[in-house]
Amino acid sequence: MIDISELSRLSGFSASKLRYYEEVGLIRSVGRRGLKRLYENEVKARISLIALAQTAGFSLLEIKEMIGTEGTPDLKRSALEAKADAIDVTIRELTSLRDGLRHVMNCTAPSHLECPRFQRIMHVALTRKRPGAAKRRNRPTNG
Amino acid sequence: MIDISELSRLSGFSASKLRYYEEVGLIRSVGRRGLKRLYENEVKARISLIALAQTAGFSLLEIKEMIGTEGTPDLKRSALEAKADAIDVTIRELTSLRDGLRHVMNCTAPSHLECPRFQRIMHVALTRKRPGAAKRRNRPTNG
DNA sequence: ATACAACTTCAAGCCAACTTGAGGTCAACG
DNA sequence: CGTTGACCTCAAGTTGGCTTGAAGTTGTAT
Repeated sequence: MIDISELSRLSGFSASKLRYYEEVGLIRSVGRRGLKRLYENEVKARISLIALAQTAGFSLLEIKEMIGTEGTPDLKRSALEAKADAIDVTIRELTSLRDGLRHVMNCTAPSHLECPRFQRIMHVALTRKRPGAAKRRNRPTNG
Repeated sequence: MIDISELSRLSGFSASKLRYYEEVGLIRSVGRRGLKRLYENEVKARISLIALAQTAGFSLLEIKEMIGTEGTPDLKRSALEAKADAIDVTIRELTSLRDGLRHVMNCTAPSHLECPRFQRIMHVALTRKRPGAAKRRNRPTNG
C-alpha cells in the first residue's frame, strides 16, 4: 500500500495524471487514509504497462481494452493478438525509419528524397496501410 | 505536378491535412493552377516520411527539425543521430510490450501482472527513463 | 489547539493536430 | 455565358490527454 506521492515518485507520473487515470478507470485505489488515496503495489506494474502501450501509440481507451479495468482480468486473446500484430507492424516501420535516418547521415546525395537507396529503405514502410499519428507529451510536474 | 485531390488519394491524407502541413511548413506547393495548389511528385515521399515519423511518436515540430522545410536540405547529423537512437529505444520498448502481450495470451496465471515471466519481460522497458505519451488520430475524410 | 503540508474535488484551461463550416473564386464544360 | 463543382481562405470547433487553480479536508508536528 503506497500513497499517490510515492507512486508518483516511483513511476515518474504526476499525481494529477494518476488521478486522471483512476478517473478513466485505468488504475484504481483500494482505499483512503483520511482522504488520501492508497494504492496496491500491483499498480506500479500496471502503470509501466500503460506507459509502454502509449509508446506503442495506443490510446488510453485501447489500453483499457487491452489490460482492462483493474480487477477485470479478462483480456480477450484475439484482441491481444491483434494488438501484438499491430505492434509488429509499427516496429517494422520504425526500423525502416531508423535505417533511413542512419543512411541519410552517411549519404552525400544532394537531396535524400531522391536518393535511390533512401527511397528503397522507405518503400518498405511506404507500402503499408494508412498512417496514424502520434504525439509525445510532457513530463510530470505534480501540480 | 499533381493537385491536392490526387495527392490526397495517393497518400491517404485528407486535403485539409495536406493544407495544414503546408501551413506549418512541412510540405510546400510549387504553384497554382487558378487557385488550386500544385505539388511536385517529391512531396509523396515526403508525406510518407512524415507519416512514418509520426508513428515513431515525433511531433510535427520534431519532424520539421528532422526533414526540414522543403527546399532546406540541411539535416543536422547530430540531431538525426539522436532521433535514430530514440527510435531504437522505442523499438526495444515495443518489442517488450509485444512479447509481454504474446506471453499473456499463453499464460494461464490468475493475474498477469503477478506472473514472474511477464514481470521480467516488462522489466526491460520499465527501467528506462520516463515515458512519453502517444496518440493515434483519425483517418482522412477530406472535408 | 493551531498550523502546516499534503492531499482532496471540480471546473476550467491548454496544446497539438486536425476537421468543419461558411462564404468566395476559378476553369472547364455545355 | 452561365452553372457546376472542385478547389480556396479563415475562423472556429473538436478530441485526447492531461495540467492548473481555487477552495476544502485531513494527519501529523509543534
